[in-house]
Amino acid sequence: MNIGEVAERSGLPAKTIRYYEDIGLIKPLRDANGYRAFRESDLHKLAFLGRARALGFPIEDCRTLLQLYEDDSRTSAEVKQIAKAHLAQIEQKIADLTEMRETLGTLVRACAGDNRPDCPILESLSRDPA
Amino acid sequence: MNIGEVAERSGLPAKTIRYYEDIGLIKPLRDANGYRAFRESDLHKLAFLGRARALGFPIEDCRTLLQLYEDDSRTSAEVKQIAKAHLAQIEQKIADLTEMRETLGTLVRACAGDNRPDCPILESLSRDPA
DNA sequence: CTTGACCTTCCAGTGACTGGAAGGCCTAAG
DNA sequence: CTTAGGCCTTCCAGTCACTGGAAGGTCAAG
Repeated sequence: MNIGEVAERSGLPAKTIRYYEDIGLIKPLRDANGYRAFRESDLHKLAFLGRARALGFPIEDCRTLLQLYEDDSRTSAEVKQIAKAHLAQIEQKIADLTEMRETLGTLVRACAGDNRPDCPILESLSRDPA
Repeated sequence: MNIGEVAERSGLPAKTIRYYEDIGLIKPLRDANGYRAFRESDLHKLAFLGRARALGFPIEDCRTLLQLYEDDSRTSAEVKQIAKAHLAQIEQKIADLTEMRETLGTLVRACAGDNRPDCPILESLSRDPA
């Protein structure tokens, strides 16, 4: 398989696949002409990585998860620990964003949005909170 | 005021303040010795920027908001439009993260987290969704 | 005079790609 | 045989908003 087909079948851009090879996540073979020659196992790994990335795991977590996946002597505790830590990060981000949404939503609702200069949004940004 | 005091009073790291000067958000004066000499107005702008950044506005939005703040002929509609667009981004991010949380939460709860290798998390990442 | 806390600039790195240039390879049509 | 196009290759630079660190200048106190 050439990179175009793998990109199509994995849903990842060719650029991303090359990047994943660069950082050692996959090691496709090479044809005589220098083209990458992907095996089904490479495709499977890329799909795995795509799904892990879609769940927001950072690349280094993805690397570890892939290693665990290929390690028969893994324990589910190792996997769960990574996932739990990542879940906590997600929850923290949601909390931060939710607070931003509330503050900003309040300000947006308070702003007339007309052609006058008075604006609660700018007032809030410029006010001294002390 | 030197940068240390401004950092303290604005809550922004000195590095960040230098960076903001680099990209033209502030233009502090200079003392004879080359040290930056901040006016109260610089401090005020930095505090404004800090609050805008805390609401998640990208730097270019912050630049625009600061310009609008200083422009007496602005309209609140201009400000509101920026804020609304950013709010939509925040809401999109929350939606994405919430979906990740649900999927990942389900997987984490399904995983025994013991010393056996069987793991629903890895199974989910490796399964062909077709 | 020295110490230590400031301040300066400049360079490099972060994370995870993404865009683009310059050039090689392969297939099919004219 | 040539040419066109659509692949593929590598390498470099840019994204975003900082952040760390090195190398060196300045200033106030002891």
